[in-house]
Amino acid sequence: MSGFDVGNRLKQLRLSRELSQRELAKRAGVTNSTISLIEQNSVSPSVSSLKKILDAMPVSISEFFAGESESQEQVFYPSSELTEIGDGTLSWKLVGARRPNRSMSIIHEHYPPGADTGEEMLEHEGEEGGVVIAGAIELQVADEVRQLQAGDAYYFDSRLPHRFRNTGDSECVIVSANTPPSFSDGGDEQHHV
Amino acid sequence: MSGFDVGNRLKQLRLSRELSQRELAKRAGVTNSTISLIEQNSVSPSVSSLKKILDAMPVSISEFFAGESESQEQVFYPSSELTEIGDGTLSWKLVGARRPNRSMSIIHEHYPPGADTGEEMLEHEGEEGGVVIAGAIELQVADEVRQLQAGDAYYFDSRLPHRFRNTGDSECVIVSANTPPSFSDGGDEQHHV
DNA sequence: TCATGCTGTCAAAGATGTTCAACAAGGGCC
DNA sequence: GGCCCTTGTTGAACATCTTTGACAGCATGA
Repeated sequence: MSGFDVGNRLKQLRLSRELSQRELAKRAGVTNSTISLIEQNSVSPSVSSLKKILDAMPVSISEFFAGESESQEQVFYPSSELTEIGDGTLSWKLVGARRPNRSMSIIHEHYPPGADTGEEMLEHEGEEGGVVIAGAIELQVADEVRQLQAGDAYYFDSRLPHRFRNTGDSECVIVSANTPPSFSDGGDEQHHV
Repeated sequence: MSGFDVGNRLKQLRLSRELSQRELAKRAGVTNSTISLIEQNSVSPSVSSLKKILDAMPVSISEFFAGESESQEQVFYPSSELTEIGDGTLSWKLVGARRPNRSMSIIHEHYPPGADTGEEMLEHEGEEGGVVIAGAIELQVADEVRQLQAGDAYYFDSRLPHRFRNTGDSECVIVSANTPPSFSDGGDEQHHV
């Protein structure tokens, strides 16, 4: 039901750090029994306990739950197999779109002169970052606006309102990554960026 | 102590979906009281309860714990402010290195002819993907080897053994992303890729 | 062989999380 | 006003998680 094996995941992380249950327990401020029971999946730990334990390794909770699913996935993507999402002007090529199990989406973005993600600022869950490869782009995040050239980069919390705009007169190329993936679900085509 | 406000995070997600405590509880198979108490941080829910609740929205647990920390972070990175990690031959420019709170690291990689991540295959936690910008690279993942050209891309589970090698005679440029970040901690300089 | 120190497991007692059922506050409507 | 429906909160009972303290297994070394 849970779909995620908390016990084995914890054990694997603990062993990879060569810690005993008692040693980890001591660092985490819990008892060895707690760790034993959790590793056997005899109990479902409280978030606070789990956090204490992970902090002692240290492993972030989100890291702990990353890899929430497993399967044979495509690894290599010839440019012809990238999934293109365009709205007439700008073009986004997704590396392995519609794969909900991934923790990131990677996008090869092409903004022709004048391209703009829109006056209404984008806001959504997650984080995103990227590197400008060619041309230049005007990026606004919250109330800060900057002009980024080839070689420059950015990284921000996607909950901050943001907007991309090519105000120059040559195409701008960016490679970006988002987590969690914005375009992974086959359903709606919301223009998260 | 916890450093992460489970209650408010849950409330925020619930409200953004315009669900009442009772409605969410019903879908999740728990009671409204549970949700009320969690949102007030009166209790630290068990992982199983939290998972039931998140599944009902739906939100993955890793998504839930993604912005695990908040603070004013640098957004814009002029190329001069990228952190370069090199070993003489290959060069990796990190976008905002040493920021443990991030869920991804983004790297502008330059492989001169002959550059190689080494005969001993790389293996580590997480996922990684990228796009080849210029030149060509030989990428091996598990027992599959491919030659990727400019415009091609890749994505794989970093636990699979992997190796990058520039077998051509021109520099290869890649923009890649990793999650969780491989180079975020100020401590050791392990060559995760 | 016996002692020592480590490992992981487990039963019972104690602490914490969850449910049930009741309650007050607010809005809409007659 | 009165009624009805919704909302979120809370006390007491119940279920679950955590600790305490013990145990067996397996090394190392006297």
